[in-house]
Amino acid sequence: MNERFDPSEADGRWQRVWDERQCFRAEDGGSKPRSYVLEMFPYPSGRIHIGHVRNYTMGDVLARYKRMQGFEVLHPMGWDAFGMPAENAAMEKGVHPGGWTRENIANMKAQLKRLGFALDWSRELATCDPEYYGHEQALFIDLYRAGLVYRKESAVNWDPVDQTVLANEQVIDGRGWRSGALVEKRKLSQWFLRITDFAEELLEGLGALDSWPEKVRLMQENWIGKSQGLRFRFAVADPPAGMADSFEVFTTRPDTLFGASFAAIAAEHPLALALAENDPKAAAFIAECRKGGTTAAELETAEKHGYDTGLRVVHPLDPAIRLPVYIANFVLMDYGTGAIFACPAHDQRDLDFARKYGLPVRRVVAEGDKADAVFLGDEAYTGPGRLVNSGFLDGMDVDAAKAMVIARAESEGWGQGETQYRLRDWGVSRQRYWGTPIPFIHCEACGVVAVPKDQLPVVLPEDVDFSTPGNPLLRHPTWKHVDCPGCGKPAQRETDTLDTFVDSSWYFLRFASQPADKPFDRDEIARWLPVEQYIGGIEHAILHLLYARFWTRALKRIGLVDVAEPFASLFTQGMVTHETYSRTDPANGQPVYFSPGEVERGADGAVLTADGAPVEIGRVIKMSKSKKNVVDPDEIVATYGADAIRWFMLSDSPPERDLPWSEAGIEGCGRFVQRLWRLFCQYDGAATGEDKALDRKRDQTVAAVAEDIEALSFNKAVARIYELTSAVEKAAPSASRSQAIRTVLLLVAPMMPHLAEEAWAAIGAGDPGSLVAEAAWPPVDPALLVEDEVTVAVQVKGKLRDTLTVAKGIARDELEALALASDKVQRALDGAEVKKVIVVPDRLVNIVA
RNA sequence: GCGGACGUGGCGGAAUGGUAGACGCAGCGGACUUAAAAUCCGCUUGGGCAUCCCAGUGCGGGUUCGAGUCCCGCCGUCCGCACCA
Repeated sequence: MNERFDPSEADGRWQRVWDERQCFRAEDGGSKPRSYVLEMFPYPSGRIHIGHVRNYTMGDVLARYKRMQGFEVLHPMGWDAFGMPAENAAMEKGVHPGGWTRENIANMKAQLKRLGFALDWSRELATCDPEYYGHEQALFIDLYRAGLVYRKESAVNWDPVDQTVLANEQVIDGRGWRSGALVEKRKLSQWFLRITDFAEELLEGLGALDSWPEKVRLMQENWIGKSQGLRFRFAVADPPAGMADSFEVFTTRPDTLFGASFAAIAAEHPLALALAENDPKAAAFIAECRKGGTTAAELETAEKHGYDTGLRVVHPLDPAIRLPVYIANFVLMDYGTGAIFACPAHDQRDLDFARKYGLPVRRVVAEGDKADAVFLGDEAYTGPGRLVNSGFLDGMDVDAAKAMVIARAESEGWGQGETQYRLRDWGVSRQRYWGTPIPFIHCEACGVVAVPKDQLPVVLPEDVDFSTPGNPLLRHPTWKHVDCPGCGKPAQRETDTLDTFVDSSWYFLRFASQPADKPFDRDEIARWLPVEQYIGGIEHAILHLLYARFWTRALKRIGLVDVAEPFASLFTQGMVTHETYSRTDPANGQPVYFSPGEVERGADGAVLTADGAPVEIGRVIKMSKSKKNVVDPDEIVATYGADAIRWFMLSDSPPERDLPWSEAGIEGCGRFVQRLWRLFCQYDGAATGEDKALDRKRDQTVAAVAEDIEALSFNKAVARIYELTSAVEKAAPSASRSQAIRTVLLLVAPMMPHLAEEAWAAIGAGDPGSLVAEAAWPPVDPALLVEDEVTVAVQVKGKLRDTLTVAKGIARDELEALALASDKVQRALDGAEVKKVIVVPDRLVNIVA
């Protein structure tokens, strides 16, 4: 037997064995209980990132553990292969997005294989394959027929120089990332999915997802943003000829109606557009509002601007009150009715606006005993309180006043209570090439016509030109020209493609079932879904996870699946971080970054290898290419082996938190791999003799590690394995010790599968020719889990003074007597009178003097 | 702006309201070696430096026999915001 474990030789050998024996292929038939373990599939950017390694290692440990526990495990992998980076590569390097993507997939697949993940590669899919996106097009048509897809006008970021639509990411400080031109909002007719139809059930469904992180559920709840309020109609006083004589507003604070100081409408509001026709200043203001991008952060942090239309509306509760109507940039056309009434005293945005334009600010909710009608300061009061300065509402609390105003509006017929959601319908149109073509045809006679299903997939053309900005599908000479499937006359294909979030909204279904003639088989889906454990980054907490939940529910509504929630349990992992190394460039004061490979790190500083002079060690932040604080998983695998990097990914940091990468850490993991190898080599199947304490430690560890893995608390499982390893190393030879060595091997098998296989074969701990990959999780003797002695803490006035080792289950008064008899306790008491003794059996005695 | 989280030694972290710092990394001392690496043993929150005591979980209050843990108010850091994936 070798003295060292050589991963560079052994890793690949075992990976081939697993492949040849198809160890990780999920069988659709069979009687075993099923477990579907899924990690979010990667975008094929070119190289596996260390964050992927962390994500897939966690899933792999769980999948291998479940297999050891006797489950039929589905653990698939695929590629979220559409998206902008491929088009950027096409523009920058002149390569084809498809070729670039497929090459990346080949490279990344090889990288994943080198990490030894227990994946069922027979189910691999890439969303850019026509076999995949063709089925997606069919599903999209099904949803269209069910009324869940529609078209409407919506704003996009428009680059006026490049004449192209920009993603939010491509807008830097309000300018196009390539042209540098100031970005504008532009309206386009686009495709939408009716997710708002599902707002209530998506919200309610969260309640049953008790294995999801609380924070994710809360974020989704806030995103859906259910609120109860009042929709009511403002009558315009003396409306100009040809102008609407009223408009609707929605408010969640009808209680503050007497504090109204103005009304405001969005720049895109029909009334605003109508006014602009005869009012050049209004038109100019609306044009001004069109400048800038479409992100929420940008809209809400922009300075508030308004334009007084000169119109006045009548206060619904007191016709004597007239309120000015502004067009305001902070009112969103997408939420509510696109128009508001403003109560500055109790809404911060309204207050900012009112102070800027010198509008009245009237308090209507008392803040403690502050009840003056004149509201001072620049901070709105949004807390609870009694209504004041509000006529018939005076004295009520906020909730009662809300109900009262709604009841009055309904009885008088000028408004009604309404439930409103912040959630907006999902715009899925993208004016780009590298995505799923939207399977529709525009015909002058027939209108919008779905492509007949027997003509799917609508395949992307290969011959496209990226030499100029804009959508290559739109300017392709022939692709869009087709005959209308309805009337046969010349018509045009839709040239928008689908948001890549659509691709990732159903891939987990296709993994479970892959018939050629339809997207999936309903019964096969029922056998595997829901995913038992889904693992991915917290950055997907809202969008991807909400879209996937919506898509699954939509498919259920149209009768294609039986499951409503796709992911029974969700885990969101933290990022992998690394310190940064930099120097300040004297020419411009900007930092120049160096990669870890260019730097030598000492205990109290770091120097650049090239010149030996120090570099500044920066904060530990998320790995990113621009900061050069990245490490390449391939290099780590080449140096330390797959098991060392896997072990590092699981050690120390709790999986939901950030994991700081360090050279010292990975070296320590490499050393531990060898330490285990030496221990495994000491296995002696012929050893005799019992070691009761070690047996106990062994079974306690097995039970605890199982619990930790199931809770995904890998860092705790790792710590326990270290403890058991130390205990076994120190123990004298015995049958118990050999058994414990074999147990350690099985415990680390999901985490370090290559080492475990190599040792399993070398020491003959299992049947000849058997694999750890097919071994069972070690059994536990429940009798050994219970300790017969416990250590009890003895406190005097809450401070620890002594500890006692006593038989488990000792009587309260006996324990109390032992505690009082302690010298240390008596010294601490120093003759003081004992007033009270608190006894927590088997844990603690606290003596209060 | 809105929403969400996090804060414990030199570092990552552990701790059903009940012995704070398990376990790992780094560091220090020792053994082995011609030497180094590897390995093994020991120490390692701060202070008085003593098998004893005091202080200590971002800051300030509170609840409790007892608070890292619960409550209130701050401070700091990070993440998401609908066309990045």
